Amino acid sequence: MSTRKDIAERNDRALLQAARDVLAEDGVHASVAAIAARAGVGIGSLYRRYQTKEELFQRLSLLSLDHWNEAAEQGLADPDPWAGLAGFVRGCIEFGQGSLGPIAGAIEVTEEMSTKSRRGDELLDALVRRAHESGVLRADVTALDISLLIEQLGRSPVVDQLRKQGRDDLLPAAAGARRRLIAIALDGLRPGPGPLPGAPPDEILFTGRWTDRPDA
Amino acid sequence: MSTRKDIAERNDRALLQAARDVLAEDGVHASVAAIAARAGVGIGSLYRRYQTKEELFQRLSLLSLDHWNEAAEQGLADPDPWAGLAGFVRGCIEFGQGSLGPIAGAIEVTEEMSTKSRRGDELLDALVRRAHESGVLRADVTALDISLLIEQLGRSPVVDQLRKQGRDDLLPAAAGARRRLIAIALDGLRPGPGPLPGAPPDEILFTGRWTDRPDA
DNA sequence: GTAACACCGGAGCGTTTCGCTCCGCAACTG
DNA sequence: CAGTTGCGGAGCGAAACGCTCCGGTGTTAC
Repeated sequence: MSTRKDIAERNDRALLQAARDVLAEDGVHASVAAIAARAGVGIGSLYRRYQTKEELFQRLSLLSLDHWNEAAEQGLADPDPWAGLAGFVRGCIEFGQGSLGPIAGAIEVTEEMSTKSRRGDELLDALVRRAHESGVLRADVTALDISLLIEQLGRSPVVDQLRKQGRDDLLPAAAGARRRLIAIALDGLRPGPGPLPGAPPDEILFTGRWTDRPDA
Repeated sequence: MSTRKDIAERNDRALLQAARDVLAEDGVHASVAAIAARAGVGIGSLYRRYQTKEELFQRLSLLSLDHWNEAAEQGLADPDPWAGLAGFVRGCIEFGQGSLGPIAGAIEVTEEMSTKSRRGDELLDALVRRAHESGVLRADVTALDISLLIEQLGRSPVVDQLRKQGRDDLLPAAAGARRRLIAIALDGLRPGPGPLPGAPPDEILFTGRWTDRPDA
């Protein structure tokens, strides 16, 4: 029961959460000092755990992928196809999956990351397929549409900015307002409305940003 | 007929458009050099027109407010309440109204800005009220919900990031995918689905970020 | 009780990037 | 062809960056 280990682990958790928050607010320019400060941890402690900024971000990506996959599995475990899909989407959005967008292309993608990412794609495909077969999801929506929707809603301009300005008093209200937007978007996924414009999006939109350009 | 004036005006337009683009990609950290470079204009030319970075951003805010108000007036001119509202929302989102979010609180709000902002609120209120009275908008959606939706969708993570990475080849596909998400969200605004979660959002969420904290 | 130790926070290093100034030069004008 | 206008960008001091390193503090072993 060494208190030392407890503190270390709590610091680690705080660091990862702070990194996600700061990343959401400042994007690629998120500074190590800002992350440490938000976590209430010294810079030295951060660098004892992660030798470099990139290593911290890679760890963060892995954890996000894990969360995505766990949420998808939980969704598949739900007997109701719509509740399962909707719960997955809500979970990913509120977790802040969109925060990682800014670092796409800025960090090296490890083998472990791409493996977990592939698994995530399969799980989401299964969720979407089941929803389609049950007729609870509008037919012209693809799995990639859902991915992009999660990324689009996964960052909240209002929440991020209020946090940056230190208006913590408004955060609960902003979170509530955000949940209403999520509900609106989810309702737009239900069957009934007319067809979506244009052709379904190409997968390269989601994967292409993480790898180097093929040419040029 | 003087070519000089023509070039100057074209440069000014390019600067403003470039500023909006760079602001969307880099947020608050958008650098003057990056804006000038994207506009294909020298830094000197930028500073001849705008004495300071803040002045450029203030001008940008004014133009965005003008666009908002003109789009709202066009929406009200549409005899179809739903088409008017939907056109307004689509227009604001594609114009990139959300790009200005990052500079809220970072620049001084002029009298002219708040006047135009107030007028924008009234126009949107009128649009929403007319849609409610015609029953084409779900009853539990407020004007503020629409404002926040525009801000949320007004920035496209995918488009911004692809542009930053120079993947211009993927931009049309990304724009198409984005339009699908907008269509989904708009469908979620139609009447029919169940009630939205929580209470309607408070107006301070939208206005509070532009002014200094009242206390502390 | 106290010496040895582990681990924390943050000052400070060199480097990069920032907002902005200033000036040489090209392009119109009369 | 001299005068004028307005362009592009090198370069300034200041600020912020990623990261190193060390004094101080609380924990452990005896």
